[in-house]
Amino acid sequence: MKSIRRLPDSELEVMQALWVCESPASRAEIAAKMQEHAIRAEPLAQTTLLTLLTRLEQKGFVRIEKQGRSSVYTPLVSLNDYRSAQSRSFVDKLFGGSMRAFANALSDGGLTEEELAELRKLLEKKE
Amino acid sequence: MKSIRRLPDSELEVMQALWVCESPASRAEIAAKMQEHAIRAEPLAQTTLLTLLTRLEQKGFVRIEKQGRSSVYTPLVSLNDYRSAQSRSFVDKLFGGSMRAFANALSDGGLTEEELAELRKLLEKKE
DNA sequence: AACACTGTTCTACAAATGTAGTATATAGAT
DNA sequence: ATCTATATACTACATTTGTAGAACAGTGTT
Repeated sequence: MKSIRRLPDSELEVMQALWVCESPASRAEIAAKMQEHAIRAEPLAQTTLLTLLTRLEQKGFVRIEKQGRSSVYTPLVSLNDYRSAQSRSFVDKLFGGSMRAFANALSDGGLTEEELAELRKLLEKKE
Repeated sequence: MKSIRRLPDSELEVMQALWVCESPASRAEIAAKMQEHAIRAEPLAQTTLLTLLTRLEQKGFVRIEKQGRSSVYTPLVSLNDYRSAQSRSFVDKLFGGSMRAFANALSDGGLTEEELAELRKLLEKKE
């Protein structure tokens, strides 16, 4: 699992929307998904969204292809890969890789009792 | 568990060092811990460290007290609280609070098999 | 051919972050 | 009283992030 840079919040929000679109997606479709998932009160200006997509392209997270007058956008990093890589660097950065410290943080306030029980069950099932 | 803002990397590094110092700690002690844990190749300039400590004070993470000619620094947010709060917002932001997605990310590349087994065991023990 | 739409690219700018030099204050030495 | 070493505060500046207006281009319409 290669390491994947952490995206700033606003760029991550765009990726989250892109990940739940059919690929490739138009700017409008991405904007619609962002609305749908109501990630923020005020939606981004269209130009802001395009700016973020351009930055994501520069960072290698998105491919932009001209399609006549408009463009379509394809994620180059998958949701699962991003999640796994970020999980990895999260436990490394914040817990120095210590599973004990990580488990403590999760159970000691990080998650609710119910979430914790569910997580336990899910991890066990993976054996 | 109140939410605690995520610190930028460089400020977090300072907190990590401060957390393993006796409280209150001097700038020199903090610098020494940073060296010890060799968080980075080139150590920060002394003035940079002080700038970061000032920013941390403004954010409410550190108390600075004059002690004669120099100052001493005390963390106002504990390591455990920070870890728990960040874990919470991590699963919220990246997994929408879904334990299933979180468990998948951990087992599917986020952690090694050994780490995963250890984490399982630790979480079970908490029952 | 000129116009109105619609979608994109450029430019802009404030705030946050990463990093450090310069100025200032003070305790101790002479 | 002065000098020096040292510690902090102030200032500075490049880069990244958050956000969007202005300028520009292509398409369909009249």
